[in-house]
Amino acid sequence: MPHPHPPSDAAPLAERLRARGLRLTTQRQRVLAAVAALEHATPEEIASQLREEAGPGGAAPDTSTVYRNLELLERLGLVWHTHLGKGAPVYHAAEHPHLHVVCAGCGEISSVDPALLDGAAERLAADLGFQLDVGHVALSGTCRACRERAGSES
Amino acid sequence: MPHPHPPSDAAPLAERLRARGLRLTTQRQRVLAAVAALEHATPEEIASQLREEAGPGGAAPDTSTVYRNLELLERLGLVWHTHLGKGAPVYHAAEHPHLHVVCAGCGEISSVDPALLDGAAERLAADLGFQLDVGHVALSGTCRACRERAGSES
DNA sequence: TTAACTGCAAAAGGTTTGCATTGGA
DNA sequence: TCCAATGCAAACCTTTTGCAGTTAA
Repeated sequence: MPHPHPPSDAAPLAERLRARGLRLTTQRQRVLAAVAALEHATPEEIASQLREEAGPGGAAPDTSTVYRNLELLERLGLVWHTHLGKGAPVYHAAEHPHLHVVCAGCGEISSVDPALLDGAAERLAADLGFQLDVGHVALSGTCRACRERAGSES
Repeated sequence: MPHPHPPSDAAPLAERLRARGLRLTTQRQRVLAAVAALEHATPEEIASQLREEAGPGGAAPDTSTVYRNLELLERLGLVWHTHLGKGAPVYHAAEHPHLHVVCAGCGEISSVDPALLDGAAERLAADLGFQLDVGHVALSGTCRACRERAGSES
């Protein structure tokens, strides 16, 4: 993951910020880039990744800035977050939406095709008028490895 | 919600505790009863419900006891928790499993038939060997009211 | 220039832990 | 009796907030 913050990501960010009268800062670009690079990262992981990129002596965005910007980027529609387990939420870039599947046993995260929930989404829309937001959904359960492990114990 | 802690709930609890050499305490019975009565309650809500039940002068379980027992009850398979939004997790009784649908706009929680995800569960099992745990799933999106509200603004 | 943004530090919220005491089996 | 469980208080971790200094536009 060598590329710190590809300029290609800056374009839609700059546009959306300008449209709202907000400012393009290096911190915002870096946070967005880190989210895209890390996939499934918690705010803390994002902050520490930025610290690492900055290196000793370099200035990384403050933790509070990371939080504020994650919230902003989400409002701008550039990132999404999901709650996978008990702990912190994880953020991922909004492009190429995918569905998260988490194993409650080992914590492993898989990404699956959002189309998996098309049927359920239709039914919710028809029955409740509820619009399912697939990007925010996390499915939890037990992966094959953990099931086998549990089976051989007890 | 008049019944503080129906004795009917105590039976499976006592059994499962005894099977593991653990003890049946009044605190455990109360926590379990509160989870069942409140539905979708956070640990904090459960603790404060218990304080209310105890009344002034009465002794309610300490917050740490509530946490410890929620964890235990979950290990015993009597309650489940789900993360609905950013805040605290919510607990519900493990009997009559249901699926949570949360509106990201207003926070309203609906319960829907777990069968909604049968198709998705089958596919996950077939493709990944992943066993979907429907009780832990929370679907987020936007309810009809919030969609209409958003549409009439901006 | 000027208001949005950041960094810092302190506060808040939720959860966990250590330890002496209590109480179920 | 004996050890699991509780209560209490302090610690912890993550997230939020107030404010003065900084910086994009």
